[in-house]
Amino acid sequence: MPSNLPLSFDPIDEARRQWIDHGWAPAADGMALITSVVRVQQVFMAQVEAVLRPLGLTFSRYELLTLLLFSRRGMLPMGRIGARLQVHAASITTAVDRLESDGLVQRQRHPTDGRTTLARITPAGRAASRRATALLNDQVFTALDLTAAEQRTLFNALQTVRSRAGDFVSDPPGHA
Amino acid sequence: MPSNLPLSFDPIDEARRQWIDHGWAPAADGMALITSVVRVQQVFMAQVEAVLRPLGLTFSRYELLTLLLFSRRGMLPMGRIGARLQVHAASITTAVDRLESDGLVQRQRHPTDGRTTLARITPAGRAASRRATALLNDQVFTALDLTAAEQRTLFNALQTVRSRAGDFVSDPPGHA
DNA sequence: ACGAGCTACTTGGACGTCCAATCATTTTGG
DNA sequence: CCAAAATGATTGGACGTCCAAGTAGCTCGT
Repeated sequence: MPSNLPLSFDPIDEARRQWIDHGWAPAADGMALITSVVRVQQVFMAQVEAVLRPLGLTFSRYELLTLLLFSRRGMLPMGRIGARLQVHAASITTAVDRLESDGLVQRQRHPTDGRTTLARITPAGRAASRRATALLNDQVFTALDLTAAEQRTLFNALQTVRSRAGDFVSDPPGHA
Repeated sequence: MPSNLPLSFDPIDEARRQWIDHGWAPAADGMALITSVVRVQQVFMAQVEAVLRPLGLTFSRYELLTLLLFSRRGMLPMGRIGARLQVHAASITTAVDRLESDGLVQRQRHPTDGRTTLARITPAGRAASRRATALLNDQVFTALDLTAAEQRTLFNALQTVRSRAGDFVSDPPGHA
């Protein structure tokens, strides 16, 4: 949170107004929506990283660690990690670099495919993931200042966007 | 877009399931919501930046440029830019650095307050902003693959989040 | 009117993201 | 069976974000 004082008006509503005034009304809602998503992501990330910082983790590293924790053998090929976390392969490489230097993960060659590298979570990594999850659950995920209904509405709408963006195929079991 | 193939399942629904299986059901929805926002932001940003890249702009620089374009005198103090765009002052400094070296913006001392620096948009900057807006309106903002109702639902839900996060005070005129 | 404190901006450092290029290995196809 | 194409990971470069620290310049209170 860039520690700015709150404005006395919604800056995104203001931008929307500008769009309409300039004759771009058809695009105003789309502009406002995208800008909103960008901003809300910043807000949420700031909350999450504030909790993780004392643990020496970032959200991406936390996500990677937890994905490994939940995997059957505690290890996954780098490529599959990227697919699940939906980030570029290069990001996985550097994230694993850091996690490895912190002793939370270990690289391991794939037994049969020489191209593939496996990332394996260490006992320290498991402990770190559990500790972080406990804090996040307690201080962020269950403390969102949104009603259950609001959360569902938002989640479902976002799922529609993700689905249409091609993140995954069909299978929209919704929420409950 | 990290060019990953689509998964055959929703990775966020999968994570939600894991949360519930591990006894963290109360936090599952919050976790899924935050993860969704992060992902949708990536999706939108990828679309936006794909359009802006050929113009030599990024979304942040575009936002800054357009904010100046819409300002009364075509110039604003760096600090006010940060407040409106809701990003850290340091980010404004580097953004203006780059815009300035591209000739789209010019720094200018404040006439009465020696601490303040003004960023002023140049004619080239105005042209760049207009060109970028035309492309974004056409290729992204009006092409979102969401119904008007879906956009409104999403926007309003996000506005609630922003408001409660203290981005701005009261004044929730909603949408229409 | 002068020093303390606040405000505005800049710098340097740590990370994260993506892209483009590169290297090694595995597959494939003629 | 070997060359060509595909795949997996890494590296280097460009940017963006934030934080923390540092430097001016303004304001205020005693």
